Amino acid sequence: MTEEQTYSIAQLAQEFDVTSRAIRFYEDQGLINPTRDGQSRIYNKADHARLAWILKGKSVGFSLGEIGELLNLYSIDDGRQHQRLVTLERCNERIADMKEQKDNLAFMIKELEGFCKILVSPEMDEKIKKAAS
Amino acid sequence: MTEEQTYSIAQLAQEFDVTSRAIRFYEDQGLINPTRDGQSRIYNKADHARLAWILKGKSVGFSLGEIGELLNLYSIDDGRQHQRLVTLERCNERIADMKEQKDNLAFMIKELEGFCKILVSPEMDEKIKKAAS
DNA sequence: CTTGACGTTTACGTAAACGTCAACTAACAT
DNA sequence: ATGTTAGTTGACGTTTACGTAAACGTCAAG
Repeated sequence: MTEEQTYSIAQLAQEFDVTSRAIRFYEDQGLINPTRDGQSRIYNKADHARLAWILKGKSVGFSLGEIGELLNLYSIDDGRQHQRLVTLERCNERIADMKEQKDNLAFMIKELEGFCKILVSPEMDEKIKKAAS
Repeated sequence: MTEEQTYSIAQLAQEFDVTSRAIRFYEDQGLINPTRDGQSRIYNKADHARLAWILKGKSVGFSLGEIGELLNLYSIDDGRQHQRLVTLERCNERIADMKEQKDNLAFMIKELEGFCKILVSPEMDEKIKKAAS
């Protein structure tokens, strides 16, 4: 009944549009740890979600090392208060970075959208160049 | 009167928190082209703005090559219609990418903020684990 | 039974984006 | 004149994130 869905490396590769090589590389880096059927890797739903997470992390500029750290952060259960505070601080730094990056993205999107407008109506462009009427 | 402000490489490096080496590298790649006073590079306001643009581009994931292309796109004045459409298409692709990236950023920010909350109030965490009361 | 599709490991290669010398010049300060 | 402080140009080194090729196992289809 509880036959959880599993995936081959090629399935994941196709779904997420990365190479098998990349997925194995993430494993080398300790980011993911599928079970094995003999020699072949078998990924379950959790692995699937984990890979999705990794790729999102990458897309927003985290290095694989940082992603590894973040994934580890989720599993601090030692309860040490100091460690907790250090982690909190680093998280907040990351969040600040990402918010700044979001602003930069917004800026860039505006830039390109503005440029597109010029591309679409070049006549306007020339007029604007002479007088902003 | 029209004494435009200029900058040395070190000034720019400090202001933007990059190394002089990096700035020279951008020049090698054709992204920026300061004038010279003898051997030394002199950057004007336009160069300053250009560098800012480059760094924002980088921060949102463009490669230096892509940034070069984008900067070039701004100076297509040949008026060829086909070229214009190609450019438009590529711009729109980029914009779509960036919007997706913005979503990913929002997701990640939420993730980390959620995690921070757990870090701040660990008691809550345990309670939640048992029953979401 | 061999061909093909898919998987594996090991090992070396590579592109991007700089870092890091080394060796030099030119301008100043002492 | 001499040391310190910027700046310069190569040239080579480094890290990250995979690509790529070699050499092989496994299983289903023809």
